[in-house]
Amino acid sequence: MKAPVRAVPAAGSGGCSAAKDAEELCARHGVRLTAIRRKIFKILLQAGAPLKAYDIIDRMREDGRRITPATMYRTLEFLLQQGLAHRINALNAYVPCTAAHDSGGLLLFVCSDCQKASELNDPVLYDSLRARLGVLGFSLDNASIEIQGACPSCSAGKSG
Amino acid sequence: MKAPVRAVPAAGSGGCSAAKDAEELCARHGVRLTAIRRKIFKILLQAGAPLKAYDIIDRMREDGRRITPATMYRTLEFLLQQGLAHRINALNAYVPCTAAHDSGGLLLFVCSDCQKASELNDPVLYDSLRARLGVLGFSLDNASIEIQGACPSCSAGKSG
DNA sequence: GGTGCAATGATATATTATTTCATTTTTGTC
DNA sequence: GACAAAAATGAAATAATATATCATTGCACC
Repeated sequence: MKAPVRAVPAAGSGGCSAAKDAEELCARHGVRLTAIRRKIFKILLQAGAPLKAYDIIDRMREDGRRITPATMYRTLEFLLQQGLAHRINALNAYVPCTAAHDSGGLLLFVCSDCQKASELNDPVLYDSLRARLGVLGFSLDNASIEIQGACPSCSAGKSG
Repeated sequence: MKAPVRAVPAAGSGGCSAAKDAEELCARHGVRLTAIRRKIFKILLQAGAPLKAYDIIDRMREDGRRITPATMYRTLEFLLQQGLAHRINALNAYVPCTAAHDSGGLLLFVCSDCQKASELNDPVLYDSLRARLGVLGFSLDNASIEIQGACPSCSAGKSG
């Protein structure tokens, strides 16, 4: 089985290929990855955990770049639309996208213990879900799924 | 197959057994279903759609009962804890609980079209989800799952 | 009917997010 | 390069959602 799970985001991965991928993706989409957008995406990548909008604003300021909430939310909206980031509804927080979504849709696992998010890219899981939901009449196209529970680390700490 | 899906909440179901059940449940739990709590629960039942906290405050006022946000959120917290209501993170809204959760956990389907929520109580779905997540190392005990997609009505309107 | 605790009231404030209009920056054209 | 158009950002105000704190009321039990 290929590894279907990648922590979101990988801590300290700021210099990794994701940044480069973002450049390419924006080029393909014909949209601009401006300095602010690039910086916010990088902050998300380096954070190692979901970040709240105003936390990102703080980190920007620490980095010498002062932006208003409006700009922050506009930028997050941009990143969401380009598929470069995801919003975690359970936390009002944001993570960079790290998966390819082969499986057809977004599946985010949020740990109730450590509050970290994992983006699952697991066709087996997604397909079985879609199949069963289909039986019940629900359709899952472009859907997003958010699951709260215990991540592998926290799960191990508790039961094993 | 027994009907695994119940709309949350059933429109106009204010006088149904849910209210009575709530009384019994609170008695069992040794907690008080006060006038305010009863009324808010009833408003949720009658709404026919997820309600936001401040919307409930408005409906209370229309009914001649003026409460503050603090009381509203305290009451919602109470209803959530007793399992009488659920919070929909995607909408910042609340629905009454209408399922028994035989399946072991909460699974809410939120329609991206009509914004209505359906509480799915489907062991097949839940078990397959839990099984596959277990393989990946994630644990689902007491978990909540929130899925966004198209509900049967809206799904039919679009594709069929 | 008094004591103690749970529930609510009241007030303030924190947190999250959007609206509106002005200004700056970038892009495309000449 | 100069210009116009479009996109992005700045700035200010405010809306929407949620919590903290302390006072008061109401209910349960003795």
